[in-house]
Amino acid sequence: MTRLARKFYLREDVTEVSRELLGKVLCSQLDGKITKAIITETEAYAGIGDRASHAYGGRRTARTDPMYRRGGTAYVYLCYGMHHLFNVVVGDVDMPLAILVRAAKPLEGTDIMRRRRGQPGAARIGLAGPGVLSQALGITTDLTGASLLEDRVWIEDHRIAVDSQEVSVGPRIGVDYAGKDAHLPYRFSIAIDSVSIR
DNA sequence: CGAATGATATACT
DNA sequence: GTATATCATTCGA
Repeated sequence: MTRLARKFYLREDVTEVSRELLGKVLCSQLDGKITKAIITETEAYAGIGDRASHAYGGRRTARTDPMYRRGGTAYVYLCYGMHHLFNVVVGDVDMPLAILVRAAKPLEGTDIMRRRRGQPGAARIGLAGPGVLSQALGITTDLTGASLLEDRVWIEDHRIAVDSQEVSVGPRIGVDYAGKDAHLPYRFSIAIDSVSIR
């Protein structure tokens, strides 16, 4: 298992990278606690031409600034006043491409995740939904702008096989405001049970 | 189905 | 500086 290198993130084909993130392992080390989860669902946000993107039309503010940095940066923001959504920034400097991680399967530190979620008893199999995922991994807006090549949050390749046949493609969730771009096939997922360690 | 909940962007004075 | 609408969601009824 190896940590994804800068090269992985510098590509500008954001849908291709979104597909490749499936089966990769999102890791965090916060408060001295390590948690890891296998990514099972992603959504691509294709930069200044994408009405659904926060960077649409080249908009750049204090919040969206991390998206304009080099690929391999984290972009985390608060949504609906209570959910921290985690994104992976892709492409080179001034290419505001990002990938929202929507769901994952706990791999390591599942007890810590349960405790963070405040559900001591109920062991949920999956982390379905970007807010829940961030909460389980302890990701907050403190991490926006953090490098994925450092030791707070990063992504590893555990050589989990994902056949292109088992990837489902569909429209993104919760972006009805984006008009025609709301229907773009930018959401990628794999069945949570299909992931297996090779 | 609908409330919760607060940072952020935008449009004002 | 102040006001207000909005949101890449979640959970429980």
